Amino acid sequence: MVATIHDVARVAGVGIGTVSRVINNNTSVKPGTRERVLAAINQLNYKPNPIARSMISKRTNSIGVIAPFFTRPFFMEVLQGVEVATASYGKELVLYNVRTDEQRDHCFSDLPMHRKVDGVLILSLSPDEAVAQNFRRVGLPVVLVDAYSPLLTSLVVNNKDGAYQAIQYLLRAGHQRIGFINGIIEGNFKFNQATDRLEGVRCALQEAGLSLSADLQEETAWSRLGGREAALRILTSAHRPSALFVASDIQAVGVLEAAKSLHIRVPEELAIIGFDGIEISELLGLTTMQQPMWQMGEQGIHKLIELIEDPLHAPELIWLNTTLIERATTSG
Amino acid sequence: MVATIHDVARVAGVGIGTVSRVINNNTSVKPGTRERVLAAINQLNYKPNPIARSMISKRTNSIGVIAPFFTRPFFMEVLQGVEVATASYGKELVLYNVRTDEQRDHCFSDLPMHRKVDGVLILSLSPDEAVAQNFRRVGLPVVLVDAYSPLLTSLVVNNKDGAYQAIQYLLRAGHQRIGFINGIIEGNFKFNQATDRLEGVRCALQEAGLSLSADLQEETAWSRLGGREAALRILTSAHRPSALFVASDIQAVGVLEAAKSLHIRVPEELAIIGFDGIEISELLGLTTMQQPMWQMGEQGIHKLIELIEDPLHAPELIWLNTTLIERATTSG
DNA sequence: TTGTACGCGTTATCAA
DNA sequence: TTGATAACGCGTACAA
Repeated sequence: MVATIHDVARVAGVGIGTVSRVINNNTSVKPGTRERVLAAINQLNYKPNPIARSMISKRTNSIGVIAPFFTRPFFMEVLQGVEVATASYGKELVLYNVRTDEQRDHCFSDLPMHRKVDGVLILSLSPDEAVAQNFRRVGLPVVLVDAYSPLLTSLVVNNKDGAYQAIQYLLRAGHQRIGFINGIIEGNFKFNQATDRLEGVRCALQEAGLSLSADLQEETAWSRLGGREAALRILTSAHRPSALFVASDIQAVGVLEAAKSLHIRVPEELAIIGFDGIEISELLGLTTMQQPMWQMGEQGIHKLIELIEDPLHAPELIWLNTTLIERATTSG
Repeated sequence: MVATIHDVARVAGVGIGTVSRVINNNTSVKPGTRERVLAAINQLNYKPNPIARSMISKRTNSIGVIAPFFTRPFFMEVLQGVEVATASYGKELVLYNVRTDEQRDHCFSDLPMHRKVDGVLILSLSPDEAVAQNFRRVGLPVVLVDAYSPLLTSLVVNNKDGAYQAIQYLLRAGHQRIGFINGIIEGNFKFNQATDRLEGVRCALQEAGLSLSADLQEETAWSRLGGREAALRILTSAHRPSALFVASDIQAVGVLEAAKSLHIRVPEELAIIGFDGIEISELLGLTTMQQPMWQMGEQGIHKLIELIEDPLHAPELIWLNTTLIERATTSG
């Protein structure tokens, strides 16, 4: 069997209170007895039972990450930052992947009840007001990354500005006919990636005296297939664009495939800009609007730890910016 | 505050024992009282405290995954299978990423002590005999995936055969001068990916009356850069090969880059076969020896659950096979 | 400075 | 069928 605090106390010839004090190097313990206790701990290879500990302390020393489809490249890259930061605090990482609304609601309602985790990082999922309220009510620290709630600390990327900059770049390169492939607009939250990117596109075009005509615009699944199909429609229309801005790199990969199958040369006949900056974009030489994914994860955890230390801290709204990475699918 | 079993008992006018019986629908409880208890549970929105539960039951309802650099594409794809299977059993997933030998040893020695997880899945890391012995001694269920120990249930891929098949394929396509870029051989375990793949290569060449000369062989980092540098050396040698077999897709991506920079046409002047079958290989049209990654994760969890149900079950050795996926970097 | 006793929220045992 | 009570392993007042 594995040693308990009682065994240590017995071997060291002290009370369990003293052992506990040594472990948590709390208040003063006479050097001599401390030595004896330490020796006993070593001899028995004693490790405090974390379960029993959290029973008292209400701390689990682990943090939870809720993400939809965390296996998508975007989340994976955020997760890297999350993992490194979490490990740096010596905390464990519990993954909650949600693939359905039901799983999401389950997470949102059950997790706060009994602390299996000390705090939660939520990726790309904006809880509604009731849920956010509940998090605050029970005092569970929560940080939103790539999502927004007025009641919770949120790290958001300036999607509108990112899209705006991408279009401006294309305009400056002389493009007049610019298409836009967006992802599906889900939910009706204030912070919505697709809506914001669309707004940025509209804004930039409008400033240039242009507008986004229906035949140059598609809203499709956030996937390679979605991107390919949308691109096939746009690129086979009567008067095809000379440039496409695509709301995600994954979709942009599909666009590249479509262009190839239609024998449209990139970037000579078609410039392409993606969004996200996932690893694949580099391999394919895709020009993209890069999100600071690693930083989103890392900073999210830092904020979460702050919140765990000080649960009453007021929610913050933190904006992060995107950066255009010029590669082979645009000609500068 | 959040309700406890005592609150429920009080509201329902019964003892806590009865409430516990209702929760675990154990033995007979009179329908009438069961109703009352259920009503109280509902009214108070009571959920049993998982921490207190595992205090008694010694079960945490969560499983741990130990992986080196889990953000590498290979692990990510295994992790997808792991995640789905874990969720299907209603268990939580705790991630232990190890980047250093120190972290690995820490995991191996601490995790077994006090069950923060009911079982552990270890990816691509072969614990030595003492560690494996210790896992068994304390009765912690462990499954190895892409790793091997005679003392632990192991799911291993037939690396030797995979490499053998790849070379055979190239030989059948008429290649006489075949190069091999391997990954670094780490550790000195019985199951070693790099060693086994090298052996498969040697075996196939030998059967064809050929051998692997030094100028056609490189051992380099499991990375894009490693692959690129190795390829540059091999492809600029006096008598360059007409085909390259590469021990991982990641490295093969580097090989593609090298070929491009040297203006060597693929597959006309150089055939390339990778290993792994990660998503990028599909995007780049890379012919590769596909590992059943998803299945490795999924089946690993199934085996682990079996072991958790029956901890004394003898260790099994399960072989998985690879499949050649023909794409654009070979010409059939 | 140190030991004892109590409580954390459950499950399990044992009378009743 | 049910209720009281003893664990589970630890932290911590409180008393010594």
